[in-house]
Amino acid sequence: MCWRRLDDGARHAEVGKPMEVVRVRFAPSPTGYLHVGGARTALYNWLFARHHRGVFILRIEDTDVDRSKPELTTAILDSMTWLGLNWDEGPFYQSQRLERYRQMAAELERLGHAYPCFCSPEELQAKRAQAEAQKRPWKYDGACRNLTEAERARRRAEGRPHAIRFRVPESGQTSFEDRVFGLLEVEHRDLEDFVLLRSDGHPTYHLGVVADDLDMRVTHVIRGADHISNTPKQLLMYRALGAPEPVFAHLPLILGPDKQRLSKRHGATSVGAYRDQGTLPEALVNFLALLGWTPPAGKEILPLEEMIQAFELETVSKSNAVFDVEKLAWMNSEYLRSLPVERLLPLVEEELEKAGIGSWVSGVGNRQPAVLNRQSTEGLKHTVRLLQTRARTLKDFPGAFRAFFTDEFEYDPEAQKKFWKDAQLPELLETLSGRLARVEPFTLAATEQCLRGLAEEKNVKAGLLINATRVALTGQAVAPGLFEVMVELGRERVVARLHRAAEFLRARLAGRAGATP
RNA sequence: GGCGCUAUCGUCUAGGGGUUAGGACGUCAGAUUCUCAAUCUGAAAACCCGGGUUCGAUUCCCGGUAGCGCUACCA
Repeated sequence: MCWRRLDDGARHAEVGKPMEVVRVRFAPSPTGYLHVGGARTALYNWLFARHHRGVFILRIEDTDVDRSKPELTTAILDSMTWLGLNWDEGPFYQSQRLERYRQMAAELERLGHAYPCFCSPEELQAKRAQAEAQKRPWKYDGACRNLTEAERARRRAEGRPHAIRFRVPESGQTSFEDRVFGLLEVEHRDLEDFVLLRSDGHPTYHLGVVADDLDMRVTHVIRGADHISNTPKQLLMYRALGAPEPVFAHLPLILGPDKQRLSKRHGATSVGAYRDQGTLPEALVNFLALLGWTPPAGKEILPLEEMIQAFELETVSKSNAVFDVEKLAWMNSEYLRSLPVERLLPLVEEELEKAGIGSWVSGVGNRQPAVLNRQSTEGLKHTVRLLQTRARTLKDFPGAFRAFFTDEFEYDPEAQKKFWKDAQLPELLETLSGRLARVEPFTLAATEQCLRGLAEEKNVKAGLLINATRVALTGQAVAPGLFEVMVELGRERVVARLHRAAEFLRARLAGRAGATP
């Protein structure tokens, strides 16, 4: 088997330097949803692969039978796809390669680098607990390390279950050059004889990764810094097998605001949760990319192409980074604002549908939105364009902007408090409603003239009327320019809503008067 | 506890033996105005501590401290 493909001369593009196809992998375990930390690891792998025109492999590490769930694999794949992190090979499942791991364990045993261990988990746990109680450092004591062949045979004959452990040399050290962290080194005496194969025949992580990375001809292992201390163990395995070693690059961890490892306690941690909150995938990708890496030019909003072009492992930061939700929110609004309407529209439609606002009337062949007015797609596009600059997330459309899509909306209490204080309002709004009914044509200039005229006549500030009208039309204190809103909604709706607001206000006054003796 | 890694504004970071230590998010103030967002202007805000090397360290070295990681028949 050839580990690295160095086929023909065509690959020797650079003089004296054989060009090797870069092969990287992302290897999540289906014991949870895709965490943003995992997503960033996946992203960096993906960027590295694309930068080098290499291969990005997806592998599911489901060797922990108790904790792995197939649904989670699906969820992870969905999140990857949503983020746009397409893979070239896989997904491969470790659970389908068990035979291969047993083979490799046997091979290591044959070479004298591994041995069967008959200690039961209970025994080990007891020993560990005891050591801990006496505050002695614990490390596997090697009880089975030097059993004679006869002793092993006897235990096997007794039918005692056994695991396979790797035989770590008792002296010396293992070092490697990490592409992010530089030279890293550990003393063998600080390592224990770790388990390769569990007594149930399932591989542990160490066996699984090494076997797979070898078989899949992975050239660069890019993963979280929590694996730094595992690397020497794996290196020991490569060396024991006489196999070529991949390059290692470890990524700093992502922390919560309290500098603790990011977890559910901090709120949303999964990619899916951000999608559900109305985050755009390109915003999340951009944000994640900048968490631990800065492009040479220092640009913050970075198109994917530029990211691929500029990405280098060597410029990845070594220190952990706090996940700043505020900055992500800012970035999301940046992306939302600059997204072409053609792309934004379907996303908005989806949100409206989810919120039960746009029930879709399926026509012949194409779907027609049944929102406000039975707006045409063009109309909807116009509305979306109007609201786009003010949106923070996709959820704003069915949320704060609801009144643009349906007549069923409520008056925000805060908005009422702020702009519906003046006692003359019911009358003013009613009058305005009546006048707007006759304004011709119903344009930006004409509606503005009408409103300002009324304000002057009644000797009130235009702002008072404008703000009150905004609440009447949208239920919100925040919306686009009022006259744009009017034109957008159309005369009929504006007139009706003003009338409705006037009545609402009158009722509110009456209610109050009744409540106060 | 043992081993390892890391350390620049609140946060993400740039920088690097001599700098007014730069940018971004956030915060505050102002401009604009019909609200908000956007935009523009401005402000406050950082080199963990102690030694050493050096004419000079935030930068290099050592120690401390803190944080994080690993310390499983989890990954």
